[in-house]
Amino acid sequence: MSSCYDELIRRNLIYHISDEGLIKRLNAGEIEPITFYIGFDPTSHSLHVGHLLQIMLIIQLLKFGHKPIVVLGGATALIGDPSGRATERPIIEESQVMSNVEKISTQLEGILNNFELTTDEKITVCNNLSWWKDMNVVAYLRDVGRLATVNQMLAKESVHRRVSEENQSISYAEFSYMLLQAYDFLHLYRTENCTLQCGASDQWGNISQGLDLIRRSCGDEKVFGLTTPLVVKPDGTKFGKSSTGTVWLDGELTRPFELYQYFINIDDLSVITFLKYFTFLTVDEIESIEKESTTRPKDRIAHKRLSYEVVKNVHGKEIAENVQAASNAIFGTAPFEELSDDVFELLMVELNGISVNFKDLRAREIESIDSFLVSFGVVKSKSEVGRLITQKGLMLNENKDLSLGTKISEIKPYLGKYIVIKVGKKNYSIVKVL
RNA sequence: GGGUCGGUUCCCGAGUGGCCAAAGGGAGCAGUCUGUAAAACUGUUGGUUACGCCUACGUAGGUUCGAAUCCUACCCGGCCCA
Repeated sequence: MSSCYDELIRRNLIYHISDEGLIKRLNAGEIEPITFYIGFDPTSHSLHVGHLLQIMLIIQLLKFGHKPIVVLGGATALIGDPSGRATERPIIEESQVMSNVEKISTQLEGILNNFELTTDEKITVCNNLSWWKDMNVVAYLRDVGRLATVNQMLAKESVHRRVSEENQSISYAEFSYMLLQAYDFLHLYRTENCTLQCGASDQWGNISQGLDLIRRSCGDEKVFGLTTPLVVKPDGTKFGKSSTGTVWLDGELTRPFELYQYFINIDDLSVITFLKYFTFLTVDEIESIEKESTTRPKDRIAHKRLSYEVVKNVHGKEIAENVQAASNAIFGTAPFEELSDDVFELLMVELNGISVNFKDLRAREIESIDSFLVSFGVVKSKSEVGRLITQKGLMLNENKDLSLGTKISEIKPYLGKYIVIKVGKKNYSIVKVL
């Protein structure tokens, strides 16, 4: 097994570290574990795939014996991080932030449960509001404010742009953000002996501010920062955005099936990188998958594995297996008749399944497939149904031998109740016979 | 305001009394190929009770056995003149 640092390097999880001394510390996890923290801003009600990299980093470090603290920025989200933003953040209601904190911590717990951690491998989750709520302004200015210079704060990238460019400005609140985050680090250093802060590369400014603050306040040189690279896609599109919007880790906002589809459609150039980022396959395993993929690209081994692993990490093994089975049936060659009831029910959700009973269809005189498909909006017109049939573009439960008069009840349902309708190459609908 | 050219199906655009549900291209949809990619090739593209019938060529009328096509009025757009 490689050392912690080497492992992180091989997985390309490190963009920058504050000090070479960190390498030795990282590698000594078994003997002298580092307590480290990563913050998540509860600015929305769910984490998204972009946060997944940080979560993976937490688990990686944890596996090497280090001790993670996750800080939910219940206080800082009220202020707004100016990092990487050209304009002032919209203000979020306090009640909203609190509810976000609740949701995200539940979500994190759920995700962390999927990693089958041992009892020793504990992750502390806290809300920085717990130490900010009793902080008073005078104490803050004396304890924190005196130790930071405005000169240096103005030099930070995120602030500088907002101050120097015309028609731009930064509020005092956002300007102070970096000190709040710096103090978070200081507080955790004092109370938990936390000596490392990790974050995405855009957090560098905030992290280094924290290092400075601790050094000035406590004179300790043995505190560190580590940033992860920004996840990019070579085609220039933003990672974590699909055609329907942000790819969330909350299964209600982005269903596991969609999450699976997002990763399986990742471009070829990113797939190996992402396997390293987002799975716990060893680098050797990943390299052998890469080789196999190059020899047999059409099997899409790497993509399938990546998608499966991500869904498994986020939603658990059972859901991952069902989602994979559903995807293999719809997009691959796996036969529908072998699918389980659970998977069919999943498809009912994914494909906007239609529940019907034959009596009702008879009463409404829509028993023939053409009337049926049109009245449920699957196909626009009966003429089109006819066209599809002659072009062999319509398939009901693997049956293409249809005519306009074919009755839906003539199709033998899977498991006695499901009829899968395929229009063209990949437009599926599903009917459940009640 | 005067003149003039035009308004055609999802888009562009041909059609100037019947052979017109309307050429051609784009786009879409199918099929083959394929990797849930790209390209390529083939077919197809108003609706219907599938025979026929109905609805569609800016709008409303008219001529005609028959109108996208001719006539009248109107609406809209381009260009030219004032």
